[in-house]
Amino acid sequence: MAFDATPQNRISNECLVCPVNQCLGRSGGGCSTRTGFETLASRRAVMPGSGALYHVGDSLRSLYSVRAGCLKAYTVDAEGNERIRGFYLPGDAIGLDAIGEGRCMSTVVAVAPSQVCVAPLDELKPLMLRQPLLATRMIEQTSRELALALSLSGDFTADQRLAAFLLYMRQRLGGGALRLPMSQRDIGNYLRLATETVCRTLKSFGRKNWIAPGERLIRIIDEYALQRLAAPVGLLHDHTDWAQAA
Amino acid sequence: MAFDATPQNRISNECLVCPVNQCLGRSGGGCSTRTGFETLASRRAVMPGSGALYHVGDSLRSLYSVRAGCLKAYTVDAEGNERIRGFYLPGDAIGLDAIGEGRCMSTVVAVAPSQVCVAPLDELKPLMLRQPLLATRMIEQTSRELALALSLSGDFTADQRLAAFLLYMRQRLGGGALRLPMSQRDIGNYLRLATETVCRTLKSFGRKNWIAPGERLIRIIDEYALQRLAAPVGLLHDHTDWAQAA
DNA sequence: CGGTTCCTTGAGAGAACTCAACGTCGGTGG
DNA sequence: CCACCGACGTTGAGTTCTCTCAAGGAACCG
Repeated sequence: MAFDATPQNRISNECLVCPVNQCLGRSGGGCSTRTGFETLASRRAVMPGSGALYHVGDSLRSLYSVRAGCLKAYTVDAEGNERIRGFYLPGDAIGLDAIGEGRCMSTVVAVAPSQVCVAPLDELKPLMLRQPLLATRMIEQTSRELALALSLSGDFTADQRLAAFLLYMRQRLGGGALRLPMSQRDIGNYLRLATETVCRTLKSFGRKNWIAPGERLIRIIDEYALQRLAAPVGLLHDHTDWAQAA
Repeated sequence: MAFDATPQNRISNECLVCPVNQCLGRSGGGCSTRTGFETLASRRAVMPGSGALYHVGDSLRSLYSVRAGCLKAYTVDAEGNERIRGFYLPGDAIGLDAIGEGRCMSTVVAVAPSQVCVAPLDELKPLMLRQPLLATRMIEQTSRELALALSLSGDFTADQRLAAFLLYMRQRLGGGALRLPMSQRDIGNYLRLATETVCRTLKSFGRKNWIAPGERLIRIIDEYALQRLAAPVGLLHDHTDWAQAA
């Protein structure tokens, strides 16, 4: 359902070497320690517009681990307004916020061609009992997601939020030019800013020569200026290598 | 340090029957299942003004579980502004957002005479390996905290935020009249509202006869009105009994 | 080409903030 | 006992940041 193998619905399925560093199945840089996650996770391609990974209110059946692409989690309130609760990038686990209630707190769809690992809870739970390392990894992931949500939940100016967002995305997506997977509308919705405000703010960054904006391809010129602006948000405390935590 | 046994620094230490339902050491209503948490957790009284449970940047040494009272977690940005990231009520676990980084993301102090269980990580980690139920419980707690943070992070009006907050606190603190443990200043800071706005909004609720305000003792009269207002926040989806999740 | 989605730019409106002052309460000490 | 102090709550007036509304341009796709 919703995941028919349309012609385009195939991304490199033959990625035997996991490109994701902080995947639940990986201990970090190397393959040294296994959590057992990889023994049960199957892979699935998710395309924008081809349906949701799950819907708000669904009972949680599986956890997902992003290998490639970008997905967004959102809810729709009574007035029909979409509220983006987060983006998932390679290495992120999807569904962690549903474990507490046992029910999905949001609808998750792809905003870019993506690939996720699917781990059914039925199999995941018994595995957790045998593989405590997996549980540890999941707690860490949830903890990080929590810290992120708390950081962005402050009342900051549009400048601050956007600067923090850009820096965060650059850190997550790697060096060089920053290619944003999501639309400005999505960014604004996520950061609680009007689309127009996102646009204006990006322009203003460009005018100050802090970034070189192409529509979705952004080159960060004055990283220090952005960092100074984003400091109060406290998103990137230090460049801790997450892989080593445990 | 900071926790000298001042005369007033003693709360009922002899609570053999844990008053907390969702404590990490408890499975829920009864004592049926043990996680082993209670075997290692010592108890500690924390008073407002008597120092912090831990400070932002500290390396995480222990997790805490609130038995009584109320604590707040906050950070201070470069300009010296306090930013409250959350309140901890009986049943909440403290320190979960630090597990990912291994470093405390906030400073935690009591806002009311409180009592917490202290579980050193040194002992908690090995225990988790032997007691997978404890790991599950921790993931659930973190997951719930995450869902809460995400709910309140939306851009809602002062009315909506405050209504949602009141209802949430009432649910957590139990029926009858609502005795808020924290100041309006703290509430405003937490909800990203100016103190004045909190005050004015509460007054307006009173004028509409939705609540009967005494300074910190609030009686909720028209709960439905508040719920209608707070609905978009999506804080209280349903009255799920958390105790049964697993 | 039409249609759609996304981005851009401008002008006006509104919700919440800031600043400033005052009242109240509970301690503390002369 | 009363004066003083600090923390907290209350109330008013002006300001500002961001949103809303409106419209147009650019890119993409069937």
